[in-house]
Amino acid sequence: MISNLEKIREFYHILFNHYGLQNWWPADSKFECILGTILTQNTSWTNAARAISNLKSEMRLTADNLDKIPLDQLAGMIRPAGYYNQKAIKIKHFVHFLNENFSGDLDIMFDTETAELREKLLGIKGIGPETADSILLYADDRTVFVVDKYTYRILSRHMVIPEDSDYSEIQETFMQALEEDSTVFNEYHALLVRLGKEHCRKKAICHGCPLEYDLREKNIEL
DNA sequence: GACCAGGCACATC
DNA sequence: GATGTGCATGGT
Repeated sequence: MISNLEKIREFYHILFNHYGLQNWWPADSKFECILGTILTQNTSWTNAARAISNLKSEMRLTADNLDKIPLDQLAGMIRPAGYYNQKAIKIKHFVHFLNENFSGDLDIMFDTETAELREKLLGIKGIGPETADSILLYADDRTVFVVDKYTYRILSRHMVIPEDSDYSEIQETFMQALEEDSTVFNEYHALLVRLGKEHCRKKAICHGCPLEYDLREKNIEL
């Protein structure tokens, strides 16, 4: 019987060996990455990517351009991402935040210490814990572990975390288990999403899940 | 046609 | 503080 923290380390190696590098986040710039974190909220990446593609075909992705574009026009362009009216407002909120606090300059924003910046991001309407942490990790390589629905579902189904764990509890568990390495945090979250899509959907039983298979092979008790 | 996707804010009890 | 609901397109 191995400890939960050891299981978390073991899972990473199994997933990495099984799926290989995921190379997140697919974006040409930090700004694009941040827009992606908002657009993919509760939405498949392919739909979020369509919205980004629409934006990029109409304008250069800058805080200034997104500040100036009318709200309804912005909403129209990001339509494929779903929740487009809400997401257009969220993007406006982020852009105003960036302009007001950091002169519209991401380099200045990312000059802020991690915990302080996280709090500031969480103060923006439309940016919750997962989006804030995704921005910190995927746009600026901060060692912040991103937790999402798949993380919860996979780890609770494998009985690594209690059913009633909340976001910060899960995050702390991962950060205790792992070395502070943003490359690992980046890959691990991406690997969990990959596994989740293929083997840990909401209702589907995890048939053929590489975690279970490999752990049984290794005689590690789940 | 039902179910789901790389969440979040807000109302109500 | 827990629980429920609206937001919305597009793939399976």
